[in-house]
Amino acid sequence: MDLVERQNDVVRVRFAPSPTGHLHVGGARTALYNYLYARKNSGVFVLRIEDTDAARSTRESYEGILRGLRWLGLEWDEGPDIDGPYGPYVQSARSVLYHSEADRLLREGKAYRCFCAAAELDAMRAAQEARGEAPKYDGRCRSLGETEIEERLAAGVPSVVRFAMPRDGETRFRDVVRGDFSFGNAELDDFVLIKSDGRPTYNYAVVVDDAHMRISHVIRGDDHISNTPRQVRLYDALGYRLPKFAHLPMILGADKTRLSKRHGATSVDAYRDLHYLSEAMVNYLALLGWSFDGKRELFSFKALIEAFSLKRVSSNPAVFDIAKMEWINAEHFKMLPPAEKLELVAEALEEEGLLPPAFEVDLSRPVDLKLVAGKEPLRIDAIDAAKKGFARELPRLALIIEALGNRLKLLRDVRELMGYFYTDDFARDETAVRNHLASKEAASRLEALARAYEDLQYFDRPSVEETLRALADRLGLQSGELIHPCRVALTGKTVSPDIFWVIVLLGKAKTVERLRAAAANAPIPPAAKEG
RNA sequence: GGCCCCUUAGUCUAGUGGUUAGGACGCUUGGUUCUCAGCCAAGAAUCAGGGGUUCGACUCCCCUAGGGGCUACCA
Repeated sequence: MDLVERQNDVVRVRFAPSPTGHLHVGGARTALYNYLYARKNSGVFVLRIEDTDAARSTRESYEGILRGLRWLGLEWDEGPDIDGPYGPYVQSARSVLYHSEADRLLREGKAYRCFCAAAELDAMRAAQEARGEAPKYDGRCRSLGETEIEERLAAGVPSVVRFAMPRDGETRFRDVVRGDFSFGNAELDDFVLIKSDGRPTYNYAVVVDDAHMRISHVIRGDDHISNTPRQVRLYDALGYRLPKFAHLPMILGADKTRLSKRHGATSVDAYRDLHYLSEAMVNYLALLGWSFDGKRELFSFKALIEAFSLKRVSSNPAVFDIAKMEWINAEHFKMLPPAEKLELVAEALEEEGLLPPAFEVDLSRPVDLKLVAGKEPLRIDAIDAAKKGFARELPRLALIIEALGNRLKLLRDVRELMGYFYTDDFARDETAVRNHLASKEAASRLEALARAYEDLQYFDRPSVEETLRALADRLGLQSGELIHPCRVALTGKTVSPDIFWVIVLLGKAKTVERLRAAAANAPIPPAAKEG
């Protein structure tokens, strides 16, 4: 069969998941490429649910897949919940079509009824394998006589409809990303079209639906390459025009085997729950098998649509690399508008139970609001009404985020990175406590610092810094010798943002309280537990 | 077993007969600094192996190896 050019037609692509599990990254990547191709070419993106496997299809899976696609921003134009001219978009609702088309094939002698029982088929395959032959249906029911068929049907013998595959010749097709293919028809057997329960098989339903839904480009995983010749024969037998095919390379795990649960999180839901940005996930997924020019890697969703092309899809399988995805996520996070970042962080903190804060800090006078200068003004009032409960905290949170700067790359790290701003029950690094706080000197220095801060009238950054440096001077210390224990006392860690901002944002009362507490607990006996 | 696909650093990739084989993540080192992150600079690391074709192969052909897929009344 020849490739039929259809360049005058509208681009119509589809993502056709079977609702038998969560939306995994491979499926999401396939959906994404379809979506990008459609948007790039002013086409239509169709979502079709392939639920012909009654035993494995579930409602939860169906809903989860839709949720995942929406989260990623892959909105479909026609689908189970958005009617279009070629619906319905759920296969279980299209059985009349599958049967009428099968009847047509039966009438034309391009398909036939097969009454072979499962046991008979098993025996046949076993015999073939014993003889060293490739196991495939031998077509024994193909020559059944008219009356014999009628008799068995009347007797209620279960049957399936099989495709009458040409015995010789070859089937060719062209793939947009891999070029030309040619399969010998002798390799293909008379596969089942309609199962004995009346449902269509995948290879059959996919062709009938793609044709009837006017799909112009079939973009899917390359695990379907071997199925394609069967489908091409079906298109031919049914008299449909052939769509263009584009087979995408598989996504593998670190050990180069097909990505699966044992490689860690494989569902889109899992990454959403881990607080990855959907736009970052989309960006990373796009790069798994496609490249723009080998140089540019950071794309907004919009830029991706503009840049995407099937021509630049790679043909080799890609290993899913979480480290690279985290980098992309960090880059996207950096570029987020402040107000959006504020909202996302607030959400994450809320989920962690850190908002509203366990203690309040009065920043009305002492804080230099110029800290956030240079950016567009934060429209805190625009933030979700649900967060009004801690609206008072939002200005301080904005400053904390600003102080954290690039240290905050992943939303899931909020507790680790800013927990001490919100609760006294923050994690203490035992080693740090031992190294920086467990000594008489540390105790007296921290007590001195606490006293100095207590007397400070304006608790703003310049005063706070000047006070500490002056004290270090007076004690004959490098300022670092005061800063390090101070940092551990206030945050429980040896790493934090600029210490003076930490002090200011913690507020005078909290700072003094923690410095005193640290001084009182030091020196800690060697075997002591953390605070 | 049969048929099919894939093979550039640890990973994602650029490359389309003549390049010092480019970029990115990660990694290492140095600089900035109160730590870390960031930023800046530098660095290590790649054409699976073997045959051809050619004046010349990462690029073309063949074989081998490795990985993957299909071979269901799963999709």
